[in-house]
Amino acid sequence: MRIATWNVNSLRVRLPQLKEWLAASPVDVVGLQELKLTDEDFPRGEIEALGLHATWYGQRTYNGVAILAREALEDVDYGIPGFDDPQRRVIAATVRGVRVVNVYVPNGQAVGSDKYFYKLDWLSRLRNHVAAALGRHERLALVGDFNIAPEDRDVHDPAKWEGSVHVSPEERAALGELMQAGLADTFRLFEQPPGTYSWWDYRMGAFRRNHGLRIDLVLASHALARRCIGCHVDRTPRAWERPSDHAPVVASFDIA
DNA sequence: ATGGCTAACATGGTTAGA
Repeated sequence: MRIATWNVNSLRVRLPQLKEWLAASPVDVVGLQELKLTDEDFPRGEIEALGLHATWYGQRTYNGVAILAREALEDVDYGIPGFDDPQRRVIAATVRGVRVVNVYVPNGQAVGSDKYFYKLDWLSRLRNHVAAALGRHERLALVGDFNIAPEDRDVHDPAKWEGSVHVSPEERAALGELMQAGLADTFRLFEQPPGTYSWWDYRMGAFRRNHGLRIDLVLASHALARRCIGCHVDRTPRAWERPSDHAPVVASFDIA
């Protein structure tokens, strides 16, 4: 079973690339972030024409998340229960017995800003929600755009980024709390090429120079992580014309 | 010292991303 995550940065713009990528890289489940469209505008027909099931939670202009899967999606949840967040950033569903929680973590803008404190509060609420979900689901995958580079080796130039949003100690601690609820970073279960990132700025030829961050993750509950047989970043679509600034990340699991 | 690019909304210039 292959579980993927991809921040598409506008599903309207990226739908042709999503189709092309899925045709070349069939996955069982993919969590999408930054749809940037309303629920009415979700391209349901085109997704279903690919033979995929889908559930989505969108809004105008910003944010928006979806889960696509080859098999039926069960027990869909929208948002974080008990958190009346106007920003649509979380969607969850069960596919073939695996609980998939797909998130678009707030950017945080700048350390100390209102958006930064919203990000930290948001992560704390996510942590409580995921801890509860882990109690109900032995096999759980938490996937998405976390907007946090877990370690310095996930940053192309750690000295330049030190203390900035995406790498600040508070953000990394919040991610650590999330992991301590019972999750493993599937990417780090395997030997990986140094300098593997999942996001590159559109500016300054950042992709060409591999100036990136690894901020898109597939986290797995320990029971699921034990079945993980690989995880990689697929840089291919980032090199296409008019790309998303994020690349998809795919984890493979040896489960029936 | 800061922008560089892209997308949405709107239709010129702002907001936001990371």
